[in-house]
Amino acid sequence: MKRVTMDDVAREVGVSRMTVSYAFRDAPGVSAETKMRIIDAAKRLGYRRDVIASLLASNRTNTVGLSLLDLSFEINAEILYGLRDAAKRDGRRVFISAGEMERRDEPERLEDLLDVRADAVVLAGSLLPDAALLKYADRVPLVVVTRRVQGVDSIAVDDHKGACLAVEHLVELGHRRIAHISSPAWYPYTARRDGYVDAMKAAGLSPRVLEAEFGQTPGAAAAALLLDSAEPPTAIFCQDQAALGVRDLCASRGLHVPHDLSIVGFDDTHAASLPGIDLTSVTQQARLMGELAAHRIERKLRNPALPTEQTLLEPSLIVRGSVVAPNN
Amino acid sequence: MKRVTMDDVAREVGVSRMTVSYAFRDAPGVSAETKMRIIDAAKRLGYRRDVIASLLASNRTNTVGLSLLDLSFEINAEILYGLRDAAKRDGRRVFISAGEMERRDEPERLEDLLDVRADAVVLAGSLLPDAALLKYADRVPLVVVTRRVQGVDSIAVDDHKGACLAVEHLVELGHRRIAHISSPAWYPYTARRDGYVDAMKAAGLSPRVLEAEFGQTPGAAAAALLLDSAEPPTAIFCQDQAALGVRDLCASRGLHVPHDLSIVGFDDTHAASLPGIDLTSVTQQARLMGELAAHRIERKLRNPALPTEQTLLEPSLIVRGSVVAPNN
DNA sequence: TTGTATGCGTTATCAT
DNA sequence: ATGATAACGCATACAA
Repeated sequence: MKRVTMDDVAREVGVSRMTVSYAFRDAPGVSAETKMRIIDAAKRLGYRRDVIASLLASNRTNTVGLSLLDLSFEINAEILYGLRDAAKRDGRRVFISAGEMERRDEPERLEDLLDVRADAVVLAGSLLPDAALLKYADRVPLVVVTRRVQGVDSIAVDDHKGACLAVEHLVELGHRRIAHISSPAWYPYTARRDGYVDAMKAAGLSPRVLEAEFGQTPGAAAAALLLDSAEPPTAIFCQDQAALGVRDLCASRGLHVPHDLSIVGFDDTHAASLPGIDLTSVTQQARLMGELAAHRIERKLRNPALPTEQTLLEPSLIVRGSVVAPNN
Repeated sequence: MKRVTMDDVAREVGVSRMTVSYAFRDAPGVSAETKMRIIDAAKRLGYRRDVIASLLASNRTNTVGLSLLDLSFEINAEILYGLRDAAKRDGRRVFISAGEMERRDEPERLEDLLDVRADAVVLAGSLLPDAALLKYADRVPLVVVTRRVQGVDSIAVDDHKGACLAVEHLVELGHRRIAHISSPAWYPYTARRDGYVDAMKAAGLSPRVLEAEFGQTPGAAAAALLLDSAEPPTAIFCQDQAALGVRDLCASRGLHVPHDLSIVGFDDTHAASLPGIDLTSVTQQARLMGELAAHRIERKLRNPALPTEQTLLEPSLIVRGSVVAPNN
C-alpha cells in the first residue's frame, strides 16, 4: 500500500504540487474554488500530509518537548494541559517523553526530545544536578518546572515559603517537637528542608531532619525511626507520599492521626483530600506552571537573548484534619 | 547555528557520507578502525543523527504509538512501562500522545500517531464506539487495552468475571440489596454492568443499576440517590473513583463504612490500598497488558494476515476492610 | 493565482 | 570495504 503524495493529488486535480502544498497550509494565493477541489480530491484519494517530510523541508517543528520525570506522578496531567493549551495558542504542539524515576532515565528523555528537534523543552521534574541542566539549556531553550534552578529558566512553587507555612501552622497549635522527613541530601530539591530548618529556628525550636527516598514505604520507615527515638515528635512535616507512609505506620501501631501524631504534607495530592485521609497539605499550582512555561518559551523563542528567570509561585496551606494541638 | 550533517563528518574523516551512515547504524561493511574515527569525529563536531531525515529516507519508524485516554489515569504508567520494555526488545520505541477525557479528544491522539507514522497504535482506554475503532484498525495495526472490542485486537481484564467476584463476595457475607453504580449506558465499557446483573440474577437477587459519569463527584451523587431511596442498599459495587465518592457521601452523612454501607471497588487503584480508605477492590493488570500489547504488535507486524484476538485477563478480588456483613 | 527549481539530511541501490 | 546517485515527500524561494 503505497503512500498517497501531494503529486498524486495534484495530478488528480490537474494543478501543480505547489498549489496543493499551499492549499494544505491555507497559505494565501489559492483560489477558494481550487482549494475546494484539492481538499476534495485529497479526501477521495485518502491523502494525508506527511508531517515528517514537512518537518524536514521546513526545518522547524513548532513543537515543545515535555519531559516527565515519572509518568505516574499526579502532577503531570495539569502541567501538560496548562502547557498544551497555552502552546497551542502560539501554534506549537507538545511532544511528550515520559520516564520512570527509579530508572534515572532523564537523559534519554532529553535526547528523545532533541531527536525530534523540539524548539524548546520543558522539564516536569528533574533529578539532574544543576550543572547538567545548565548544559542542556545550552543546547536547547529549557524551562524547568517544579524546581528552581539558578541560571536556568524555571518555574516552581516557593518550597521554602511552603515549608515555613507548614511549620508555623504547627507551632501555632503548640507543637514543639516537629520533625521533617526530607528527600535524600543529594536530591536537588532542598528548599523544603531549608524552609523547615529556618522556620524551626525562627520559632526557637531545634530542627530534626530525617532523609528518605521518595514514596510511601521509605516514609513509613523514617516515621518508625522518629517514633522510636527518645523524644518522639508530636508532628511530622513531609511530602504527601511520605505522609501516606507515615499514616500507614501509625495505623499499624494503633496510633491515631492526628491525636497521637499530627501530619502536614506537601503537594496537596488527590489522596490528601480524601475523607479518611484528610491530610493538611501545601499546594502546588500545576496548571499555572504549565501555562507559565509556555509563555516563557514564547518569549525566549522571540528573543533568545533574554536573561533567564526563576519564577516562584505562592504556596498556600490547605488545612484539613491531620493536625491538632499536641497532647503532651 | 547551523546543523552538523553527515557530510560534515564525512569530510572531516575523509570518507564518503555513506560510510558515515553505515557506521552510525552499525551496519556491516565498515572496518572497525574507520568506524572509530567516524564516531570520534562526530563527537568532536557535535554531530547528531537527524532522526527526522532518517525516518523520511528509510520510510519506517519502528515506533509504536501509545494513546492515553487521559494523562491523569493511574493505570497509564504501568501500561507504558510494560509496553515500552517489551517493545524495546523488538527494536521499537514508544511514542506517547496523551489526552484529557472530558475533552473527548481521542481522534486527535490517533491523528497524532498516524502523523508520526507509527507502525502500530496501542489505545490505553477508549471511549470511541466499536465501529470507530474498527475503522482505525483498518488504517493502522491497532491494539486496544483495558477494553474488549469485537473484531479488534484487544487486551483487558475480564470485567464480567470481576464484577461477578465482587457480587459473590458480598452475597456470601449476606448482602441482598446490592446496588451498582455504572458508567453511563453509552460508554463502551459494559461488561462490568453485565457481570453485576448476571451475578445478581444467579444469586436470585434483583439488580439495581444507577449510571454516573466517571469520577468521585458523580459517584457521590449516585450514592445519595441510592441511600435516599425506599429500600437503600446495604452494599454498593462500583469503580474505585466512584467508590471514593461514595465514601465522601457517607462521611458527610455520618455513615460508617463498612458498618452502615459496604463498598467493593474496581481497578484496585493506589488510593484503595491506603489505610483509612482500605477499599476492597478488583484488580487490573496494567503492566502485563502493556507487555501483551507489545507482543501482539510484534506478531501482527510479522504476519499482518493474523486474525484479531481478544485477550481476557483473570481478575482477582483484593479483600480489604470496606466490606462486612449487613446489619439489617 | 499558479508553476519551476532546488534543498532538507538521510537511506537504498547498485557499483567499484 | 567504500562510494556515486537517486529517492523520500514536502517547503521555500522566485519566476510566470
